Amino acid sequence: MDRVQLQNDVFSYFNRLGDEIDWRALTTPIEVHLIAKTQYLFRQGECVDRWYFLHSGLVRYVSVSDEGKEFTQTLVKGPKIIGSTRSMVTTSPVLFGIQALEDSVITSYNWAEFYQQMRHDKVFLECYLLFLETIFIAKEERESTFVKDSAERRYLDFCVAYPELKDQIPQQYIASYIGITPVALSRIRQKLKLGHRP
Amino acid sequence: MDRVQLQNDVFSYFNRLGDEIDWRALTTPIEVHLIAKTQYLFRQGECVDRWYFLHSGLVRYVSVSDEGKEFTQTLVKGPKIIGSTRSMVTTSPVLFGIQALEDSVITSYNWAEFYQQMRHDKVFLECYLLFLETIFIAKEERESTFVKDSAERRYLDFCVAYPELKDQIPQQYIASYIGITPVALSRIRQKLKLGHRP
DNA sequence: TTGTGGAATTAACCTAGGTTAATTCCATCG
DNA sequence: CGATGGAATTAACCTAGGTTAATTCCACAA
Repeated sequence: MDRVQLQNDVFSYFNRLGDEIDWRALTTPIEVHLIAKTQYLFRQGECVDRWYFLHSGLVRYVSVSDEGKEFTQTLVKGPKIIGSTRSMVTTSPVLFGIQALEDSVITSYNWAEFYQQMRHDKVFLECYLLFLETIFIAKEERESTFVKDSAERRYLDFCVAYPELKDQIPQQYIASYIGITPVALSRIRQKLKLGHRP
Repeated sequence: MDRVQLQNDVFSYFNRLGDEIDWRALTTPIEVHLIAKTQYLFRQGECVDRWYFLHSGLVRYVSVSDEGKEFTQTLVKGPKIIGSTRSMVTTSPVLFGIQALEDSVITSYNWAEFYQQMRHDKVFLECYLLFLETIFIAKEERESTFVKDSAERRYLDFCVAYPELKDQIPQQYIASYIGITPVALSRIRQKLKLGHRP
């Protein structure tokens, strides 16, 4: 795995968001993580001070309630920025773990150093701002579906939004992503199947 | 209402987030909105290209589903930044309206001009970034309560998080904020009351 | 003082989704 | 090939919260 190549992947992903960023200030070493399917990048409760980039593969953000129930907050397919803004910024334990659903190539920087070195670059700040806006907007839209829509509606929306994941990941993760149990999802699928017969 | 004073309120709120921002580039005129209790600053579906600041008062973000059901996304007490990042950034219709629950003093700038004039200021960008991180983190935490916690738990949490609002705003808005009907909230309160009798 | 209208409560009933557990399906391994 | 174990399905039952509607409570206006 070529470290320099990976670093360039990160740069070009960022640059795609806007003008060219001047990366010369960045000297913090990049670290490479190869995470096999079902393995965790980090787990809920850890203090994560690194900034991650998923080059290839697929991960889910999973949080577990006190009663031991799993909830999939997000599904992310590379190449994308991943990790917990919250934990980095507030230096508090992450509210979710990140688990690979496919073998994944991930790199990371120490967030404090990364940010310290790049915060002087206006273009970088603008890009990062754009990124934050994007993930915020996604959360905002997702929030409303939980309150307004039925589980069936959420499942149908999921199938439209992630047609390729629909058959690629275990159904239980889809259920957990739309906030219901696998049993309930199975019931919904059954109902939909019947509905399609004329 | 002194326009210059209000503008200074906005500046000092922002400056409090970090280093001193150089506001000299900002020439876009500020606009003042006096919104009476129950009135709307803007309604769901409008295209909002302005950046708002709530100086004093209390507002709720309310979105209405296709079936006409109201849901209160957020409650904000001034002084705070309010409005829809999503609508400004994507120039799409807002997903919620903003309604005053108390008489409120609000000012605004044209977002495109505001951002155009301030994006060259690194300190401003950093502060805005901090703001985005903050609201994102809040959304992230709120998301998990909807999936993991019962309505009763959410109500109790609300009472702890907003002790002053608990008796200040109509109960139906609290219900709508925690994602249930007023009837269900009343039932929960009843149950809690009984529980407190020894 | 008495209306009047919106907010909250209460009760009766209904439904989506949770829970538990048995059953069936596969994919993988020996 | 058959055995094994996790994933999905199905069925039976339960519960939190929704729905509707009647009732009570108040704040405020006349």
